Amino acid sequence: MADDTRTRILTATGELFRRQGYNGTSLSQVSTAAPATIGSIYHFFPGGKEALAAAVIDSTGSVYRELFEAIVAESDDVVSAFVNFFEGAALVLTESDYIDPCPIGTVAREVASTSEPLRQAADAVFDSWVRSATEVLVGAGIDPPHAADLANLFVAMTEGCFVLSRTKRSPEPLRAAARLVGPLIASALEEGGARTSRTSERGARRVRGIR
Amino acid sequence: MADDTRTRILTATGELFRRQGYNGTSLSQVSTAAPATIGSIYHFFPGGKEALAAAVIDSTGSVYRELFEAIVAESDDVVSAFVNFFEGAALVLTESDYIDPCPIGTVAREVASTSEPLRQAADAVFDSWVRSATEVLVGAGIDPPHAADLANLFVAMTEGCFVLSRTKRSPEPLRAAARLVGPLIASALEEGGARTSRTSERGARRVRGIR
DNA sequence: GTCTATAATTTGATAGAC
DNA sequence: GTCTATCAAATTATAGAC
Repeated sequence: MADDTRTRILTATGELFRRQGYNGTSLSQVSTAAPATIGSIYHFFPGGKEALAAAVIDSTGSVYRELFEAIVAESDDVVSAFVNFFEGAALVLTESDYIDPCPIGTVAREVASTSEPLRQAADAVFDSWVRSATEVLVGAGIDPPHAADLANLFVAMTEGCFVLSRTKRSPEPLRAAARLVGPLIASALEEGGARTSRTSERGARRVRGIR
Repeated sequence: MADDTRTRILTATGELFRRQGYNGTSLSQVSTAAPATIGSIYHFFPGGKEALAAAVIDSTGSVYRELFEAIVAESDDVVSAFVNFFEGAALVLTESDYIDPCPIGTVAREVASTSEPLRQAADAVFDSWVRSATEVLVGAGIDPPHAADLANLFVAMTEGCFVLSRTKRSPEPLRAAARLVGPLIASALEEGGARTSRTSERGARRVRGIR
């Protein structure tokens, strides 16, 4: 199941998007990288390149939301969860020779003005990430409007640090984010009058249940 | 001078990059948008599309660094300078129908793995932005290592919010950043033991002098 | 489901007249 | 400096045999 043709096409396309973006990736590259013939690509994605990209955005978006929620579930408290996220991202980026960790941000920026279906697919993914982070922060005691702002900032920081770290070929921007995000969340917890900064057991169970 | 052929080509290319990125923009589109013939493009940029993109990155990078420094010079204090920056960006984005405000972030992500000259050009621009913001923050009394982290975060927030706001077709992500950046800088000023949060006169003059 | 062949168009780039 | 004509190669997409 893990390497049926459709999955191979999706995986190969995601990796090519991470290196070259949407317009920089051709279907012939996907065909050789998968590997799969052009005919197979159109068999599984009759909508062509645009439909393939939409499927890549959807599946990558789910994987990364689950990754974030797994980190939250495994962390001792909310503050260290966010710190762990950025430190983990810094590690992944270095080990992958600075291939972009997220194909969605690149593709979104490329096509937001030229492909409404892809823009909406990327929008739905970012929204699901913001909602997931908001839930975690609200569950820790931060009041909803402030939590939503912080969740928005969290996703923006992530995407922005990917741009900087990838361009610089250095994990430093992500490390700087890791250093700053802890105090930022911690002070929000104090203002919110949270009784404790630890992730509630109920919240952790809910998060685990999603996987 | 403002509309000589070379400048027209640079401006048109920058706008096309903002809508479609690097790989999504063809030289024939540049030719009709400038307007200028293909021959003229290769006359001014013998290195072809890649050299043209490098020139766009350089000039756009300077313009935006000067814009940031102008906002700093015109703001009453450092905190409101950063708030004003994000609120201004939110306004610009809405008025431009969510065309990406920054062609550099898009192009950098597209080509960081495939064009070393363009990756380096984008890297130099981001570095100049981080250095400029660091100077401002240090000038306000924040100790240099913390100021460098905050400057890094500032540029990452900007790029990340551009991705989100453009994809969502809403100024909200930039507005959320505007709401959070004030307290963030303010608390750094307190920790740094700054005597005042106002931009020092010396700092403001230095910033003006750069233009 | 997989494969080859191919259609129709566009791409970046060059040559050379003016 | 500007323009037209043109090259070779690559692009998305389709048709149809197996």
